[in-house]
Amino acid sequence: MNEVLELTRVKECSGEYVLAIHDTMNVINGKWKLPIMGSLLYGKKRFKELEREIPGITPRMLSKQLKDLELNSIVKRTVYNTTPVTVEYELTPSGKEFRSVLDVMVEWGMQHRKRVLKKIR
Amino acid sequence: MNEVLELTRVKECSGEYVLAIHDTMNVINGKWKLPIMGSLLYGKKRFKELEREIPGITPRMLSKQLKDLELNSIVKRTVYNTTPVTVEYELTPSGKEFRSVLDVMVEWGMQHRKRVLKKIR
DNA sequence: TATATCGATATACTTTTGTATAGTAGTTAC
DNA sequence: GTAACTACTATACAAAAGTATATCGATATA
Repeated sequence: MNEVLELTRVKECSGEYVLAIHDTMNVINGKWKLPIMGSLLYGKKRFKELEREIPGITPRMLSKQLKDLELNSIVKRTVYNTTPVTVEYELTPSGKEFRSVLDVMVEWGMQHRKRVLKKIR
Repeated sequence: MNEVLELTRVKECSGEYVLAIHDTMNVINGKWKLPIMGSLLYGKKRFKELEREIPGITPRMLSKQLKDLELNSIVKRTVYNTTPVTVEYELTPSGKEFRSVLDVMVEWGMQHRKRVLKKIR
């Protein structure tokens, strides 16, 4: 096989990978995105519900991060014209699928913890 | 089944999960840890090699992040008493295992990108 | 009339993270 | 002797992220 072509393919491939990882990082960066997504995994939530469920978050941060998540198509915001307005946040299909990432993060985190504790004892 | 006990178990469980995710986040936070780990996936590297391979990183950041990764048992630092000293960095078993997290991050990132593009077109 | 709720936004501030630039001690090559 | 390489460290600064606190208009409740 042509080695130059092969190298090009590898480079393109790793380029795509880097992009994909970058996208994923963008979704989870900062202190509050994962707690918000974690809370929304259990169903739709309103602003104040999220504020109450996520200890320590300020409305400013909640608002900011929700906007960010909406921009990245992770969260869908729906406004109902009740009085006063009701606003509901829910995960998009992409947001729900993110669970698979969380799952391996949990698995790796627990394995890592085990390995580190083994060495210390 | 006792509902109170069940609730306790669920809470403990989700507590462990949150801890594990927190640990995982600690490994990848900041701008440079993933590029460093990515570079080390292909084998041991010396300080200057990493500096050359990771575009834009300053020696200060490289040094800092390597120390962080070493503290978290992701990277192992070995000093050889040659003249001048040679220092080699490599991934620990935990560090190598982190590939599984990267893999789903890549997969999710690519799927997410597809879903988003579909909507725009 | 007073107070509380909802879904935020405004302003000011602190902390964390990252950048820019220079310098160190020891060694090797020209 | 001077320039370059290795593996860093020091200092100063800029930018990003997060916190604290107050406020908004509209409505519902006591």
